[in-house]
Amino acid sequence: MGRTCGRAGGEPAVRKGPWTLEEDLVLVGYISQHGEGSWDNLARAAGLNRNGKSCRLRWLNYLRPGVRRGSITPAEDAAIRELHASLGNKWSKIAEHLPGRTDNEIKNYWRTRIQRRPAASAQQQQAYHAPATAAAIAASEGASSSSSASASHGSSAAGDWWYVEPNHPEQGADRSQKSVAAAAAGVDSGSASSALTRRDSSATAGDGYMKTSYSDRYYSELSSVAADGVKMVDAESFWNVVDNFWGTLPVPDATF
DNA sequence: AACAACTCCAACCGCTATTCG
DNA sequence: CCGAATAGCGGTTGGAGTTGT
Repeated sequence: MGRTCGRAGGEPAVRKGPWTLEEDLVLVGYISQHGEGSWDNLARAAGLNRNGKSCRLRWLNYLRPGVRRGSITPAEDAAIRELHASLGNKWSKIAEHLPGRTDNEIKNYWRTRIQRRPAASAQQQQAYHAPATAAAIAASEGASSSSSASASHGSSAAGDWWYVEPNHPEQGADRSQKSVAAAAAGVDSGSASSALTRRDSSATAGDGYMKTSYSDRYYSELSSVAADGVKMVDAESFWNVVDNFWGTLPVPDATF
């Protein structure tokens, strides 16, 4: 698949678009062994038919250990508002105050949730007094500790790369993401999408979620990666594959 | 059930800032 | 100091998924 790169003669066009699981693994594997370095060189050396920018973006926003996936919590929402009021559209600066969140994620959140629907979000904000600092956010979320996925990744502290946590109940049904539930119901990857439409009462929100836009694709690609033919995997199976992969790598030099 | 409209977000694009020779 | 290369940032978009009719 995307790794047809760097062949002599007839240099293929640089790949664009969504990253595949294989590309992710190649990138993670390479960085774990060699560190980040120059992105253009890294892309070439890793054998990824991607430009350096694309690799950097993918790593920083999604693959880098510690990246936090899942819904923005009310505490984070309040912090974003407060920080945006003082910093403006300095997304990277705002992101510095929100551990594990990326500028891209915050930017998207601001544009789609706050800017577009200020009233609703303002109401939500009222229920949570703005902590506005990383420490305050951590404190406010502390006990319930929804920030780390149940499927954590040991020493790499990779967080929940592809899984969106179900556990921000205070936010209500933010979005109907629900594939792990379907996995539990025995739905395979091929039919997952249609089986998970809104009116499928057997797969309603509220239990295990996964980001839907990626879940099916990853599941299907994962099925070709997993030795035992896992298809529609649950979180545990998914992490088994990832952990096995990490287990094949040497201890990284880079400071993750 | 089918379709249209809407929502969300991953990824790209273009520009600026920084680093390096 | 200058120019090229690289990294970083913010804006924008395409497409998948969700919701409403």
